[in-house]
Amino acid sequence: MGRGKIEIKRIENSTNRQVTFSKRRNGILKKAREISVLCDAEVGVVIFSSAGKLYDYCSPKTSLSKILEKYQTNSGKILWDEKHKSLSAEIDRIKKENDNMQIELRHLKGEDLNSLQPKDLLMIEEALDNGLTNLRDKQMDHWEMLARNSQMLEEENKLLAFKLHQHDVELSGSMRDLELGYHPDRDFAAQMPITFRVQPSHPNLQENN
Amino acid sequence: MGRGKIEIKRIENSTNRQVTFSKRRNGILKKAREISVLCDAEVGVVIFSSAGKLYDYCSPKTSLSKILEKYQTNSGKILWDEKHKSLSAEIDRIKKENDNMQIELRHLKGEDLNSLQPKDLLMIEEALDNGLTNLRDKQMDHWEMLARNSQMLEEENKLLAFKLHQHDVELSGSMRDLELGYHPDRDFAAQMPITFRVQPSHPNLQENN
DNA sequence: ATCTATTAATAAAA
DNA sequence: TTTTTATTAATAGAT
Repeated sequence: MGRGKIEIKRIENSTNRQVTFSKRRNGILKKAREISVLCDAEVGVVIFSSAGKLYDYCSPKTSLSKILEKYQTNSGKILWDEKHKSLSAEIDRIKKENDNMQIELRHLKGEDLNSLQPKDLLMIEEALDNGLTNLRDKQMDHWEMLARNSQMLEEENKLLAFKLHQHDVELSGSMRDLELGYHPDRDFAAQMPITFRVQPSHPNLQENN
Repeated sequence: MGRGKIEIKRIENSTNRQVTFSKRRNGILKKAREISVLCDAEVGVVIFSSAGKLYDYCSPKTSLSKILEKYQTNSGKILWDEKHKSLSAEIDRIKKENDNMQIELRHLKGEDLNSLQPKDLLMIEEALDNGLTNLRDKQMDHWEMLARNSQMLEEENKLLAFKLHQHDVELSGSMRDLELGYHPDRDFAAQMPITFRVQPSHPNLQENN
C-alpha cells in the first residue's frame, strides 16, 4: 500500500524510518480506536519511537492500569516483576530490622531472656545501667532547672510583693502627707509586713535526688 | 476497505462484531509487529474482546514489564496495581513502626532525652528498673543452675573416680587372687586414695550474687 | 475459513 | 511535519 511494496525489515534511511513511523503509528492508534468502538473491545497500546518518544492509546471507560490488572489475572504473567521484587525485598529488609529491634526492646525490658547466655545478659545489664545513668543525669538536669526556675520565681515574687507594698505605702503616705507632711527617706523594708517575706515553696527540692 | 464503507460505531450484530473483531485484531497485531521491525520501535498492545478474551503483542527484545516501566517514567502516570499499593502501604506502616521502636530504644539507652517531660522520664526509668529487676532474676537463675550443674558434675566425677579406682582394685585384686586368694567383702572406700576425693572446683560459686 | 470487491493505509515525492 | 497520489494492504460482506 504505497507507491511500491516494501519488505518488512528495519528501514535503514533514518528520515524514511521516521516518516514511516509517524504514519504507521497514527495508523495503529486509529485502528485501536476503531476496534474498541466497533467491537466493544478494551485496548491498550503503548509505542516508543526509536528516539524514545512515547505514544499511547487506551480505550474509553477504562485505563491502562485496569487493562493491565486484567492482563495479569488473565494471563498469569506478572508485570511489574522488578518493581514487585524490589518492594518485597524492601519489606523483608525492614521487617528483619523490625524483628531485631523488637527483640532488643524485649531484652531491655527483661523479657524473653531464657535463650540468652550469661555474656549476653551482662551486655544487656550494661546497656540498662548506662541508660539509667544517662536518664538520671537528665532528670537531675530537669530538677536543677526546675529548682533554679522556682527560686527565680520566688525572688521575683518577693520583689513584686515588695514593690506592691511600697506602692501602698506611698499611696497612704501621700494621703498622710496631706495631713502630716512628706518624709522621702523612710525605711521601706521595715515597713514591709511579715506576710510578704516569701518562703521557698519547696525548700527540700534539691535533696530528692 | 471492504465491500462497503462502514461507520465507526458499535456493530450491533453480534456475529458481525465478532468477525470484525477477529479480522481487525489480527490487523492491529500485524501492524504492531511491522512498525516495531520497520521503525525500530518498542510496542506493546493488549486487547480484550468484549467476551473478555485476551490478545497481546510485545515487540521483541523487550517485555511488557519493561515497556510499562518506561511508560511510567516517561509519562509520570502511575500504573501500579492494587498489589503494589498494598505493598507500598505496608512499607509505610512498617517504617513507622520501625521509627517508633528506634525512638523507644534510644530512650531506653538514655539517648535523645532532651525533648521529654519529667513524666516521660519517670516512665522510662520505671521500664529500665523493671528490666534490670527481670534481668537480675534471670542472671540469678543462671548462676543457680550453673552451681547446681557443677555440683552434680562433681558428684558424678567423684562417683566415676571411685568406680575407676574400684575397678583398678578389682583388677589388682584378681591378680593378687591368683597368688593369695579372693576376698569379696573388702572395704573399697577405705582403699580409695586421697587424690580421688574430689573437691568442688568453684566452692564460692553461689556467693557471687 | 476463504474469497473478492472495495475502501483504507501508506510509500515516495514534494 | 503534512499533503499528495499511486499503489498496496486491509477488510466487509458473501460464501
